[in-house]
Amino acid sequence: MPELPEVQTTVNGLKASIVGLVITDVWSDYRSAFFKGSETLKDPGYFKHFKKEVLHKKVMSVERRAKNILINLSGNATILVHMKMTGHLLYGRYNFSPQLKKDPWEPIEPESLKDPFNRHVHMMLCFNNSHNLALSDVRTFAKVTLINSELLHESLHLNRIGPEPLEKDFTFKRFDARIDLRPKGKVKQVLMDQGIIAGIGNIYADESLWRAGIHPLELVKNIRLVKRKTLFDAVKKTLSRGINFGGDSTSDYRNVNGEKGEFHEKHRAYQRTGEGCGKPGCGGIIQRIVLGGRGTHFCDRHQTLRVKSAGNK
DNA sequence: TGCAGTGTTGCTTC
DNA sequence: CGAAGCAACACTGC
Repeated sequence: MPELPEVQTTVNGLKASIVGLVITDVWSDYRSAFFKGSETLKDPGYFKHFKKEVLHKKVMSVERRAKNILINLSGNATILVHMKMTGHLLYGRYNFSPQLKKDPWEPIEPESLKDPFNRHVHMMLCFNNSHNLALSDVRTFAKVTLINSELLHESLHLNRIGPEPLEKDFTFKRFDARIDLRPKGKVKQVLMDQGIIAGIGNIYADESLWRAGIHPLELVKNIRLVKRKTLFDAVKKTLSRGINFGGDSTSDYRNVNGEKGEFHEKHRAYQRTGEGCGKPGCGGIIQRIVLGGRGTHFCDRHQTLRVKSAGNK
C-alpha cells in the first residue's frame, strides 16, 4: 500500500472508523516477524509486550508521516505501521476466536474481504464495538512498532524523513533546497529518497516526471529553474490526484473498507510501456528502463535528457 | 518456466 | 563522504 496517496487514503479511512474506540484484544501469528525494524524488536517476546501495552487503550488520533501510519493511543503510546509492498489495513466485523490458531478469524463483512486478503491476515486489533482492524500482507514485509508518542518524531523510524510535500509550508524554495542536497543524483531516485522528500514512490515518481516533462535519468544539477518549478507543481498535482482518486490499485491496494482506488486508471506513463504518450500533440511512445532496480517509464518524445548520449543505456 | 512487483535496509565496492 | 549495485524479505500473477 505503498505510496503517500494510498497511505493517506487508509489514514482517512481509519480516522472515520477507529478514533474513539478502545482496543479489547490483539492477535497475531507474528511468524512474519512484523515486529521488527529496530533493535528492541528482535526479541521474539516483543509481541507480548506489544499486547500488554496496547490493551485497553483508546485510539485518540490517526496520522500519516511519509508512508507510515501512526495510530496514537491514550497513555502516550503510538502504533507505527509501515505497509511496505503489499500490506493492507482492513476494518470490519469478524468472528474472532484466537483459540483456533489456524483460522482465528472469519470475515463477515465486507464481502470484499474475501480472497486473497483473508488468507494473509497476520495481525488483528479488536475494538469495543465488536469491529476489528486486520493487517493483511501477502509478502509479510510490513512493519509494526510501538513507540512513545512524545518521542515519535525523534525515533529512528521517522527522524531522517524529509518534509511532507503536500504541507502548506512546503514551498518551491524548500523543494529546490531539498533536491539540491543530491545534485549528482538522478532526479527520479532523488524524488523517491524519503530523506529528501517524504512519501513519493515508484508510481508517483514516474507520473510526476511525465507531467513535468523531465527524463528520469536527468541529474538534479542539470535541471534549470523553470523546469524545477514545473516539477514542483507536478509532484503536488500528481500526489493530490492520487488522493482524490482514492489511491492506486495497480497491484492490490485496498482502502480500509476493502475497496480499490482508481488512480491506476489515470496513469500516463507507469506500466504503459509501448503505448502512445497521452500528452496532446506529443506522439511519443512510453519506454521502460530499469533505474535503481525499479521499473521506470517515460515518454521518449517529451521527456528527453538535456545532455544526450549521457545515460540511456 | 521466468520474471516483475507499491518499499526499505544493509552490505559491498568504487 | 557519496553513489551505485545487489541481496534479502516471501509470494502472486501474467
